[in-house]
Amino acid sequence: MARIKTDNNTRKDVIVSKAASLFREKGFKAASMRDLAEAVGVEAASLYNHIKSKTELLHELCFSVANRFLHKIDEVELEKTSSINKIEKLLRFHINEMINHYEEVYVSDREWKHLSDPYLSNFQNQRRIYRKRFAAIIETGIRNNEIKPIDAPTAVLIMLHAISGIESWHRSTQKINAEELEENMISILVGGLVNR
Amino acid sequence: MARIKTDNNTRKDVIVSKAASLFREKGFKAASMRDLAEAVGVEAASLYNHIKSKTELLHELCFSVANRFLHKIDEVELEKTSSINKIEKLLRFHINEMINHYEEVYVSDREWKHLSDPYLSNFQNQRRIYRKRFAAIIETGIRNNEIKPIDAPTAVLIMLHAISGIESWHRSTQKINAEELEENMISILVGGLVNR
DNA sequence: AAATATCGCTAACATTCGTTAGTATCCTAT
DNA sequence: ATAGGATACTAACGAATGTTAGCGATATTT
Repeated sequence: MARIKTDNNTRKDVIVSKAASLFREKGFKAASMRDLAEAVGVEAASLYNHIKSKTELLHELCFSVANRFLHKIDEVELEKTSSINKIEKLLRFHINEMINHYEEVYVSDREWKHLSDPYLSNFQNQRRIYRKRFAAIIETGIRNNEIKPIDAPTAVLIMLHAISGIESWHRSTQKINAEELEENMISILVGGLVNR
Repeated sequence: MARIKTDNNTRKDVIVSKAASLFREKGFKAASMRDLAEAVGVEAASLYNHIKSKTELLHELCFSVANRFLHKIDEVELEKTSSINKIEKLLRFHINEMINHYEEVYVSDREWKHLSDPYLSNFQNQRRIYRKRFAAIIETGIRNNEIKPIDAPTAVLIMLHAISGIESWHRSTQKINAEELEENMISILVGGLVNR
């Protein structure tokens, strides 16, 4: 009888983590609980000793990621620094999250559609609010002439989606290293905003 | 008995088009043939008088989109103009495709994973080649000092993913108009590349 | 008007899915 | 050593899925 290996984590955490990897690879709907069980090294029914449902796995992933970003923007908003600097900090956080917690972040980004209410509405709300706060920082930057006059919500779209492109970096065979990736992205994205 | 309405299109085209809309909304796996049948106004089994399989629908969508982009880059590569101008032309094409053929382009972008070989490898190859050709234009621009020294594949990632953010524009309630969207995106993306 | 090909329907199929019930096994604390 | 809780197993369920077969209705051609 094959027990789930647990190194300082709960068995549930092991399952959630494997789920992230599987949902990223196949998509939430295409990944079956039997797939997940095999990845964990156990029979499908055994998973239910640790989790309530397949959807619960998605909840956990989506909201843990969303909360990390919300905490970060809480922190950044309070800083006494230029708008451009705040944006750069947020972008660097996004980039590093995408580099270091690839699978969770990716799943949260692409698979949230499969949440069901009330989680779905909740998630969408958090997302909307986050983007508005991000846009507000950009708008302040425009008023200060740090940033060229552009539509702030559009700029937010571009930034966030551009960063999700790191997905392709992960899957590519000839990767530049992570630091270079970060600097290149910052150079292009921040360079596209600044007034000169 | 409710026949499929066909205004100058084949019935198959009607089905493919509704499939695009449905796959975009729910994702390929989550969209069922019964859903599609309902959208078309017919019973599920009747669809099979016009198509071979659910996957065939995905093939058609993915490759018709991919071919449009390949034709465009064929055309742009031959032009006698600056690299920056070529890139701007490609970006504008991407943006307009994403605005005007939203659902097909989106599905091709997000759901190609569910293709099966040999279609899958084929699609991945086309995609890889397209991105290399795009990167080659950027690299020429860097050598000419039109574009600042950056990693070209990373720049391609950013551009393409940024444009896929138009998805959020479509779903948003307060849309700026399409022309403004295009100009804002060009301003930020091209602005992030140029040497000054 | 008759003949033929096209199209849509009902019914059903084999599979796969998420999940539950019930039981055996393992680990831990007394 | 043993009791009790945690964990895994086998078996099975009902529902949903893609797809096929066979038949009737409709449009098109002769």
